[in-house]
Amino acid sequence: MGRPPDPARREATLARATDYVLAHGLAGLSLRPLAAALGTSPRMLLYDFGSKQELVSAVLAEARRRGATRLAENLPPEAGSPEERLRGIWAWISAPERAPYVRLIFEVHADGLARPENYPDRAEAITNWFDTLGATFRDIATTPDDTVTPTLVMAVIRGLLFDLTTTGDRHRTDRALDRFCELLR
Amino acid sequence: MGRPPDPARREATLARATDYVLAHGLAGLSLRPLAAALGTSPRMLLYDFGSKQELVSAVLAEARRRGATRLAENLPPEAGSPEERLRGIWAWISAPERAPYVRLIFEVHADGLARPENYPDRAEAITNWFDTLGATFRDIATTPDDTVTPTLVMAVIRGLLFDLTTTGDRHRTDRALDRFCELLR
DNA sequence: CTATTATTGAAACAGTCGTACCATATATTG
DNA sequence: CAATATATGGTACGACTGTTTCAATAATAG
Repeated sequence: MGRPPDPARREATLARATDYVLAHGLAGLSLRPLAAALGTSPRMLLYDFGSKQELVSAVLAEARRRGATRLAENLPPEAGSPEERLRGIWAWISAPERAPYVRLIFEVHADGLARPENYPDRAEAITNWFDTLGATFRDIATTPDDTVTPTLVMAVIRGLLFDLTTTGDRHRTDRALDRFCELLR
Repeated sequence: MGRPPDPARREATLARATDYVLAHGLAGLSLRPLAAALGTSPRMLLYDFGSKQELVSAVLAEARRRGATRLAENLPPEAGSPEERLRGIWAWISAPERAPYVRLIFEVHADGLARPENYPDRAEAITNWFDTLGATFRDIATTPDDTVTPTLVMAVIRGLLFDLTTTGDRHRTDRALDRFCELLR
């Protein structure tokens, strides 16, 4: 007896809260403006998520989920040479449409350096990428369980993203990726 | 006539505030705890620096100055092969003693993505590194004004620092740098 | 209907934040 | 000494924070 719970509301709120965080960033996130933008109240956010920290965790998990889905959609591992695949990854991740995700990645990383206790599984996100990239670049790996090649590829991508988001110099960063591709041959 | 100003106080405060920021990070920086740790008061911090934002700018400038000095001290550009120099840079910047600086770099970068208006010269920091690294790797540059090689080298270093600070896996990141050195030959 | 459970609004609490105001102390010059 | 400029302490303001408390509403079951 009694009124039945509505689990769909929490999910809908989570989806729209993730949109909001991607648009506005994590740094200055505050419950009242978030609730106002979502047409709800801080009261309801806490009712559904328990605390701000848990809400943030849920949002980050959702953002990760979305990113992984988009990546999987746009990167069929069987297409073309390793070089073409690397260029494809770079073109995709460095596109302006991915800027909100890229910013969130760097924001979470920086926040994790300041407050590691909030990110008990921060190494896991890296490991997940390796599984994907390890498979994508299996043919240039030196051994079947080579983690060094994906580490280097990821480092180049993240380092160039750092540069691009700081300087906005797309031409120079694109050419640096060209240079890396040449080295890989 | 009148009591003479004491410019040394501001400098001493700036030096110790920089120590504090390097130790505690930029993210949650607050005037009251900072002043307490420095044995002064928020009142005096604002008296000397005008506003928190100006204090932060001064601290970041000081931290940059220190980093540049340390880098110049530890990296004579004339020593050894390019590969040895790259390994030297990596060994130096990835050492645990540099962790506060590395964290600050990533914190400032992330903050700049969220609030670009606070960092009118954010591209400049990158450019400065290029002057240093461009000189350090002049012999592997393709042309005298080659900016692509330093861009790639810096990207690898920053990308591996991102990885190392997230996973703490020094062995894997070290080996990824080895791999990059092989590619450069 | 009543009982029960979920949902939601309004307000307040306890704290932090950067900063401004006002008075006072201190050190110097004439 | 008085006059003057710098250096400080104390305090409070207004805005914000996450969270809690209290009450009211809504929807279902019996």
